[in-house]
Amino acid sequence: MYGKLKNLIGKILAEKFAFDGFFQVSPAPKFTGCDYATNAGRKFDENQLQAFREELLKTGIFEKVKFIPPFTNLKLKMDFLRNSFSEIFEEKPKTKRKEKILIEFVSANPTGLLHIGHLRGAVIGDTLSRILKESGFDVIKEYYVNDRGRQIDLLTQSILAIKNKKPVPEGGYQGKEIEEIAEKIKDKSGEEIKEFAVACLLDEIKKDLKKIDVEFDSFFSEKKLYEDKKVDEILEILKKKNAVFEKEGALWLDVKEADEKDRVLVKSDRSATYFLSDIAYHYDKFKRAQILINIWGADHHGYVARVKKAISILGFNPENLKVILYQIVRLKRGNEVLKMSKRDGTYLLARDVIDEVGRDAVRFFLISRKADAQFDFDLELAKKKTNQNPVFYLQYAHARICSVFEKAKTKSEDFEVKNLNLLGEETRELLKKACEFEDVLKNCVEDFSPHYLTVYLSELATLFHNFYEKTRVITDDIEVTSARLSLLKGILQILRRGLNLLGISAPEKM
RNA sequence: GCCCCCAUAGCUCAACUGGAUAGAGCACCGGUCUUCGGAACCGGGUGUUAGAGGUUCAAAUCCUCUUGGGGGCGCCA
Repeated sequence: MYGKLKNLIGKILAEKFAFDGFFQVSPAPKFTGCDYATNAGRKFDENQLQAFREELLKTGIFEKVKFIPPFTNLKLKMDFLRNSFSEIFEEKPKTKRKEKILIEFVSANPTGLLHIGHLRGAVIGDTLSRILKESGFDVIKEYYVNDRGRQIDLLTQSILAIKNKKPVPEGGYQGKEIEEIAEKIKDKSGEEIKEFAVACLLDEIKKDLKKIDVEFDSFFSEKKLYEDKKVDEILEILKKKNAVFEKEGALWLDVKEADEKDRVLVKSDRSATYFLSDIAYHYDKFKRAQILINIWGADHHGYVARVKKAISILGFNPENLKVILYQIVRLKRGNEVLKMSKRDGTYLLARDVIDEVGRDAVRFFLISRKADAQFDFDLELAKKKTNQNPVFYLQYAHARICSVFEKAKTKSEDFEVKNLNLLGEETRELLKKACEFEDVLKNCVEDFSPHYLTVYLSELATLFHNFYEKTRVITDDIEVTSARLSLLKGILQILRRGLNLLGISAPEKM
């Protein structure tokens, strides 16, 4: 709807007023008695305003055009609203976008099990992927596996120590999952243990992600990056760009102007840093896609500037790498903040949380806040099967509509949309909201912010419940009944699509 | 010490990206059931948008400083 109005107003401005600057279309506040507002005419004089008003009325879609400086408020004709609504039912061919997007998320080290923070990254990445796909992009979901290096060596040492009943090395790994691996390694050699352990842990990680319906198209191995000589290659390329210099026996990348200081690529012991292999990884990603999205925990923010700089040295536009940083999640039970200590055994794993509150609640709550805000996840609230819980509120709207169709002895899928012209003023707000679905998806894509969708669906559900309480759907009047069922069919369709994009179930009965 | 993110109603969060009188849910009080699902709906009030300046016709939003919370700054990953 916003897109539509913006196009229409933009056209009038360009054709009749030779104006092509920036303007907005926003919802009109209640007191105006209008639907939408635009600030497009804020610099017009009295004559221009009159002309603008006439041009707007000439389109035939506005019932009222009301000027309150600096806004022009617009009230839509019901006819236009009903027509816009009916487009929901049209099978539109998806507009194919030419850019391929590679979205990398979770990428937790295979040295242990996932925790709640990883889940936030997982849900943001997965939901965003779904929305991007729905919007016509070709999307690759990728998990970068750090299956080599110091942490993995430490993992191997920890496993051997546990097996030999010796103390785990400083900063090493322990826990039930590590003990289980130690029991299974028998007389495997060092390299075999590494591979085995990584495979086992990655398998556990995949199982957890599967529980909340997060699956990847590819798992990219850091080790393979080395084996395929991609790391050596990238060093040569960077050298050719004259961006590498030697100091104190190490090789450095000249990123000082973007980052705080220059960064080491190859240490004085000739081994590569994580930074170097990461550049190689991003180089590889850019060969496979035009737009990269990385979803990282906020503790990686210091890393963004240097990676972007490295990318631009390689000749790619750093703007085509979008890094979404998400802040930490605190777990609460009611008012009590859970202290997460591995030592006290109070540490809640991702799987514990999923098992306790369920997939739908985990996904909904973790996606319903913008990524860069810290977030308190209340396990008590997430578990509640009452109206306090927004997940159930949404699903209830869906189930309620299903039950109306059941009562009407028809199926929503088979129901033929008709008599929309019989929908009256009482459906205005609901129709409007329904017509804004595409705008919301567009906002999600433009901002890489999937959380708008949860806000929107909750609002849509509220308006539906509101309408439902006031207006009987199934009446003695067959014509009116079919009009209202048509309305419900549209709402149902949006709820389903929306819930599906969020990866939340849309139950027909609850 | 330097850098990044955050601060909105008692609580959890929105605010269409610089717009009008800052909105929802929860909590609290009261109401709505012979009718399609009461897991719902309706009504009631709450704000110095952490604070102080600045830019703008217009600031929760942009700039500067202060306070508080989180995080990052090694030839770590």
